[in-house]
Amino acid sequence: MGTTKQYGRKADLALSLWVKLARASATFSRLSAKDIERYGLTQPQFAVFEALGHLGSMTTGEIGKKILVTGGCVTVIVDNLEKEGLVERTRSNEDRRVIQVQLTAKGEQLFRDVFQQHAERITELASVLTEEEQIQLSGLLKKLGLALKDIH
Amino acid sequence: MGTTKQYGRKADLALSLWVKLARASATFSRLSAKDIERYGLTQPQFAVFEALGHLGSMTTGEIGKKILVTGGCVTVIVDNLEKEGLVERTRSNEDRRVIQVQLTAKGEQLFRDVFQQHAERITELASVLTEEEQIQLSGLLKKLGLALKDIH
DNA sequence: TCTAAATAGTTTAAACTTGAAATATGTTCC
DNA sequence: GGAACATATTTCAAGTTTAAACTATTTAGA
Repeated sequence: MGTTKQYGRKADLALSLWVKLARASATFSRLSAKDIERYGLTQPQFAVFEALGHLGSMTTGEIGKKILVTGGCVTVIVDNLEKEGLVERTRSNEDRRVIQVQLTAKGEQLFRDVFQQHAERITELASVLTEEEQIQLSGLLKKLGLALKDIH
Repeated sequence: MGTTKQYGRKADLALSLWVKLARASATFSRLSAKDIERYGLTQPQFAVFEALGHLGSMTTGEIGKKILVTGGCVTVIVDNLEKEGLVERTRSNEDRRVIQVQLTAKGEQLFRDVFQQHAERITELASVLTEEEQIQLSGLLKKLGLALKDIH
């Protein structure tokens, strides 16, 4: 926050980075959510929907790890997508504790209809940076995300 | 999102950027929240607390713009901080619709005791990147955040 | 085998966030 | 001055998230 040296050079740099990360992410998120709304889905619903569309059937636990939310939350999101008829649960035969979640035919159809449009909007938003900048930013964010993942 | 070209080079780049931004931010946020918990505050409470500590008295509306939440949410957060005795509301004399929020003496005290520690933790987390990388990343995030801010 | 521990998923209560409606105050313009 | 509109904040209902408790199933060790 601010440009004055309050906590030492390193700390000021880190704090400023954290603020900018939170802001950029919140702003991007808000715009993405507004786009997703057009398809009648909330952002977390879309995240699950997209993961299933791209990666196919997943267990509840895998979904949680993929979109970084807790198990209880996955249950609610999948409940809501199930109510819309977009996904279905199947209990695994090998391990009857496990539930596989997958898109229904209707879900697959919507995914094909909708994701291309969403991708275009995201591309448009990202284009406020040059491709070179996007590549650089992607690389740095990947490094940051991976390094932090295992810290507790 | 995988590495295959599904939606064209530009779109794949943008989608991948978005995923990495969301992940890095969520992970950083989770770790920051865990640190903040030690001080008995939630993350949004801490965001308001910090803004007031660094910038002094602000109106409810200014706080919302600063930490990117809606007015209704600011009301609740300030309510909770007020219950803890950390902030107080004062109605403005120039414009009686306006409410100024500021740290109490107790709030100031806690801020001094606590923020240095939090800054150290954030610095530690950020140190998974070199200073050079932090500066680069900060610059790119700033550009992205500013450019997106005014898009609707 | 049988008990204990581990794992997968769901349920629940509490906290947070939003958007819309409501209240109070201020500003503009006739 | 007064009507219409704008602004600052709060209230409210609905949806999302989390952590902890709970159920069901599987695995490991005595």
